[in-house]
Amino acid sequence: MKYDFLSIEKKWQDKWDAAHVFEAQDGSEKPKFFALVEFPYPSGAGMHVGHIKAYSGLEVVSRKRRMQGYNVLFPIGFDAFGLPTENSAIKYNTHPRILTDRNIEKFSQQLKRVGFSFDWTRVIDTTDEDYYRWTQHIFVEMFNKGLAFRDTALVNYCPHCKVVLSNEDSQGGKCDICHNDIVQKSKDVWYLRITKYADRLLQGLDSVDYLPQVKQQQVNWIGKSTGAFVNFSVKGADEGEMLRIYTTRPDTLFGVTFMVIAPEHPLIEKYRDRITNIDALDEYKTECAKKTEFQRTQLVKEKTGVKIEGICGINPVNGKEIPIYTADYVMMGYGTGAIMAVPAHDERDYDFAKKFGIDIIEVIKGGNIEEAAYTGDGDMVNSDFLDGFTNKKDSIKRMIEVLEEKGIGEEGVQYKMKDWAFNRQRYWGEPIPIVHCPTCGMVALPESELPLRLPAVENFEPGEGGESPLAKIESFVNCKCPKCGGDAKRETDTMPQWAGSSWYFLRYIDPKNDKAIADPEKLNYWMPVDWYNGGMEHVTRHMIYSRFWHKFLYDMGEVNTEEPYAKRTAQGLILGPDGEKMSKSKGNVVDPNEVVDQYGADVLRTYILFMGDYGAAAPWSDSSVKGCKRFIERVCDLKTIIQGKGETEKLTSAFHKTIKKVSNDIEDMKFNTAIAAMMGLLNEIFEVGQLTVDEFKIFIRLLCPIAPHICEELWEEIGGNGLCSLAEWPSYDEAKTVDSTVEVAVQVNGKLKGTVMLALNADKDTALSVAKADAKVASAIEGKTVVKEIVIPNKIINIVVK
RNA sequence: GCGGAUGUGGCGGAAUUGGCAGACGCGCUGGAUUCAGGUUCCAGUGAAAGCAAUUUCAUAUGGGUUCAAGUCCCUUCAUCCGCACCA
Repeated sequence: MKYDFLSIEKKWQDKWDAAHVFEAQDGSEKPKFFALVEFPYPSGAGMHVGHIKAYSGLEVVSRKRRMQGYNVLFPIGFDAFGLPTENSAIKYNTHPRILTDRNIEKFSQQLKRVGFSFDWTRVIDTTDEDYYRWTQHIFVEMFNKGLAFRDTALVNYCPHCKVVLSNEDSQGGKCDICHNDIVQKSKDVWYLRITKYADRLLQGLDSVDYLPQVKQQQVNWIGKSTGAFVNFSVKGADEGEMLRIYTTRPDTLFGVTFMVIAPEHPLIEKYRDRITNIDALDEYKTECAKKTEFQRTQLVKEKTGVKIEGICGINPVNGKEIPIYTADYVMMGYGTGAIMAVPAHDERDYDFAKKFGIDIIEVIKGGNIEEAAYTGDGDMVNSDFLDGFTNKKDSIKRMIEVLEEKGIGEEGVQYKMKDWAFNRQRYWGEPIPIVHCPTCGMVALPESELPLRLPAVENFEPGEGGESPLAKIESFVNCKCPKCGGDAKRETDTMPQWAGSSWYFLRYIDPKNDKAIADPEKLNYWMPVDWYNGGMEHVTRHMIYSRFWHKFLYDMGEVNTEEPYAKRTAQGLILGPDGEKMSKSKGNVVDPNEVVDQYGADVLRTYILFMGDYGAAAPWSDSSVKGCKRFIERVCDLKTIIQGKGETEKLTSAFHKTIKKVSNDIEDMKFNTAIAAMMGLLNEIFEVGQLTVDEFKIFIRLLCPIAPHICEELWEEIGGNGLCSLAEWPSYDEAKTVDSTVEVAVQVNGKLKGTVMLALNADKDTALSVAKADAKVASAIEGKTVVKEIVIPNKIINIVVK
């Protein structure tokens, strides 16, 4: 049967809308289910099939949960601040507000066409001043608690985008937005002290149900290492001058033959008068500064460096004098910017020592230090009081005890994660609500002055020096200090794109509240997010940032849970038909609108979920879409064979099995096998050639979360009560999912010889005698001695003969 | 380099967690319907051999454990994704 999907789909979308079926109820007695998907950035290009896949997973789970009686909150919104819109604004000379509204409208239309069961009464837009008023509120709280601060630092600067980027946004020395090389620049920037929460962000992972790879990436990102700080006194420097280093292997202290400090290390500046080769050091530093991050981390890590003449370190455990080098393999940004080098047991130190002809002293046995650094475990040697220690845990512990006793070092922890560079010199972002007062310093705006609105500007281009377009608006910049009332100037930088998305899920709970982020009672009811699904690309940045904000809000008493997301899963990419990542330049992008035009939303939804493992990447295939279209059409054809003759035994058991499988598979996000099971059932029904109205209704309800429009239409035609989307989810009888007789495979010496039909749970003797009666089995064992007989009930029989 | 994952027909992918490999879908082959294309329906479809029943081989690679391995252990290779001189 052909069906007019375009009018059917529109009809039901309108009916759902009119009946408010997908609106979440506050304060309901029902169990709640808060399903969250990553809200889109409304780009000018419109939606992508990837968006549809990202939302389809929890869409199906949400629809099923509603049918199971849950009060479901499945919201959507728009993360609309950001550079692409601002760049379009410059290009087309149109205000980003206008572009954003236009794009949001477009996205909303597309989402509605696919029939997603979002609660459209709770839509949020991060660029709405009623929304960013609360983003600013959180920033002010952080500022007042000392978690937002300003510092001059070497920052990652993108000359193309003219913005400072966080470490996270400049991985591999490339700008995350335009992919051009970034440069290091000294600038005054805002930071959020996320490092203060590093340990809690790590520990919190124990209490949540995230995909293992999601957890692993976050653990790696936080990058906790434990070790020790050790203070080396410096000969030739002032009395009491200490060169402080961080090491994970303090127990190798007796193997130290040199030290290395980063080229930017302050020790060099401090003692430039006493260092006899300062010119060479200056030259080296300049050379290093010229290298891009990419060059500095090139695959071939040829070590470079310069020995510092005039000062040297003293090994605190044995008093030996050791040379100090500067080299760019040591970075100022990690640890103390200085290391003790143990070439015998560290590959980098080994390479450096070989190149510069420095001694190599073995302190851990097990390798051959003539040939390579030995980084494995082994007995300690040449190490005084550590000699004879056989285990690294013990030797580290002992050394730390000694260091602490003597006051020359202590146990310490380091994180790879750095504080979050939190400002951009751009227009289309949340203004940072801070005033610079000549007398009071930096002052946060009081709550009553929030929101601090973005002023109208003529020109969105950032200034040449990289300052924000807001800096040119005098009426915005000049203001009174909220504290002393004197003349002051506003901060002109804006927040990065990640700000608005760091707390958005909270706003869905109470999107119109003008007194608080959300009403505490409602927060209490809805939080935490029960299930969050999104892309792997957001696992380290967005998720860590938002967990950090949430923990801060928890500490402030503004939210009731320490972790925002109870469960996190991720969908895989949809690749182009050529198997490559979809991109405009490759011309392999599939437009969801075109698919809906041609096949309808139900077919699009079914295909996207049927493509393969939801968590894995899979290429788009136009011909496979047709297979799903056939499936939907064949479901419509079921109507023609409905009969009142009563149930057939074969189908009854098939239905119970399918209900069980579909119910479980949806919860496990195994949508492909859920659909396959329904296809299988459909085939069986056509083989039997008849089914009852009740069976048909079960089928329609099982399919409803996946292809809701056609199911509503069929439900109506068959005289179902109310809306199919609100009908009760079918239940199954476990006893009816198992057959009374089972087909059991019979093997002889592990080779399949045939199958026999046995009663369920038939005993071993019966099973064997039936098996041996099989002609093929009998001939295979004839004249041989039976060595062993294995019977796994309902599964397999294996007869071992000789 | 480190960490994680993946590897199954022509293709996308299944496999109740050690028990009949290839469910379901696409594609393909043959047939029916059709003026024809499309659609729909029926049958077939991992490879090789055979008229056949059947036999042999087959889950990247090589080995191992087991009555039994896609699944567990070890080796090698390939692809993808993170991180990357993190001391």
